[in-house]
Amino acid sequence: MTHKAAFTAVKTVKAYERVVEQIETAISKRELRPGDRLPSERELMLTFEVSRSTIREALRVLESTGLVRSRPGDPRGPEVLQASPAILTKTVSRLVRLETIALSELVEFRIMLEGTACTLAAQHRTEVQLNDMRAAVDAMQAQVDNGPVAFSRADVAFHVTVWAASQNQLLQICGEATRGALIDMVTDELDRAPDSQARMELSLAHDREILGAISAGDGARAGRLARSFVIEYYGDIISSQSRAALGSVADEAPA
Amino acid sequence: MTHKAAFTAVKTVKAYERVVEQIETAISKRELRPGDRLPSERELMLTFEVSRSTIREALRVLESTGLVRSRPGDPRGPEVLQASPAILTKTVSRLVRLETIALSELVEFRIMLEGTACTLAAQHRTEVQLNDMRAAVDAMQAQVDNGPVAFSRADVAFHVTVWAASQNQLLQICGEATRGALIDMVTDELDRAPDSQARMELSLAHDREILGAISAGDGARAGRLARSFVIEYYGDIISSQSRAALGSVADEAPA
DNA sequence: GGAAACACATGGTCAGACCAGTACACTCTG
DNA sequence: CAGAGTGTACTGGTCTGACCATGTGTTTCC
Repeated sequence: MTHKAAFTAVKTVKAYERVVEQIETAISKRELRPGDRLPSERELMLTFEVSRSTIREALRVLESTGLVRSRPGDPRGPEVLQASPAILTKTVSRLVRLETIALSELVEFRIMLEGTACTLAAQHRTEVQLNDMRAAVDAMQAQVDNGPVAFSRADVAFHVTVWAASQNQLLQICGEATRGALIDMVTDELDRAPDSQARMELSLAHDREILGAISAGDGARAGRLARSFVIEYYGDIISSQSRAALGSVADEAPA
Repeated sequence: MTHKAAFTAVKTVKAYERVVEQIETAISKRELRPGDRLPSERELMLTFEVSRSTIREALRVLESTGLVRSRPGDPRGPEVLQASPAILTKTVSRLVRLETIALSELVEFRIMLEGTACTLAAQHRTEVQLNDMRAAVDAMQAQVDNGPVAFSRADVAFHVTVWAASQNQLLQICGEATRGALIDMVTDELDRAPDSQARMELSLAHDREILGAISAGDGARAGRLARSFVIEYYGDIISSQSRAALGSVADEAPA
């Protein structure tokens, strides 16, 4: 060898992976947008010059990541989907179930999200959003007598409006994902609730308080309330240190 | 109809999905543990009574979720993998990239993450993690003269150790994802920095301060510092309301 | 003009085939 | 007997070609 050759490691990339990659980057480059249609499998196998099995395997992984959806019989081809936090929820749930992620981490994360969402909502909320929140709280009130499931559905609706008011999509996405995962993990807890009536009243009172702070534009107080309420629900899951640290952030007297 | 029949909606479930589901639940029930081997594709097609294409599509989605890995030629069959949060990182990053998220939202999100990470790190950090952080700060010091890129690499390393010390993988994952996205969006900002020397010194001082708070176990102060420093960097990107709300959470005197 | 029937391309599934690669047992050699 | 080399059987990756039920868009019929 007379000169240095800049050889680089070769890893055989499976055919279907390259197909996935190309379609994926096309989507992330916005060349394919939600609602667009991919060519049919038979066309794809011509443009990628691979067999239909390969195309199908690629479509299956794209489908499992929530990027596209295939429906039999549709002559328009596979549909490019809008990105959704649903897949995130599933992944997080699975990781928690497999104990790769501790439930306490999820709760800590949620405390953070909920607090920040309320803080930002207090600053960014519009008048109509404020009305939405009020309506949501009223709806909760109305569901108190219809059992815990109906109530918690209304409760969720309220929090969704809060997230929306935070004007931060990342917060919304992560909030959605962690909510789903938490429900997956502690859903049995919810059913047992013997004192469900009392719990519902308490939730309602909490949400009213938060709404008050948001309405008043007091972000710090809204965040503090939200954090402490989440801790009240899930506090026994996380360490006392975390509880203290996350709950009392706002209780620090600055000099 | 003489009696009420409890009919339920029928949705045709594709064959490969049922295969995925069965293997997935076997894994989450610990009937299959990391390191275990699945039967070969040809065996699976006998036990599930489907064709090999169907088995392969199922394996592809399991593979894309990081649950198993197939290697050609291995007579022991596909391997069940240890669940890893790495897949979550990919999902979150894609979501951040795909969604049209305003820079300001990203910055708000980052402020929240950085603050919480430091708060939790102050409570959860072990002695060796503390040493890691000290070493990382020293490394930053050493890189000051090597230009902004080397320095910022060291800076990142420090923050990674902080995330690790927070003992919260969700925080780490989101931190990683937002860092990548932020770099993509404001990379040019970093280069221009005319007063890079001064900025570096400032970063260093800030990180030292944070380290001090973490070392002292003062989570509230660590979080407050982290938030205000992120605001110092990116503050002009977000609204003054957000700045005030997120920065001063800890400055609220409680009664 | 509207409803019903149709044709066609689509995705879902199957069967069977070939190839390159790996693990493992089996040599052969010292 | 130990170790290096060989063989082989089975693996996963890919391809071809086929069949079916289904959804869409068109055509036909009233």
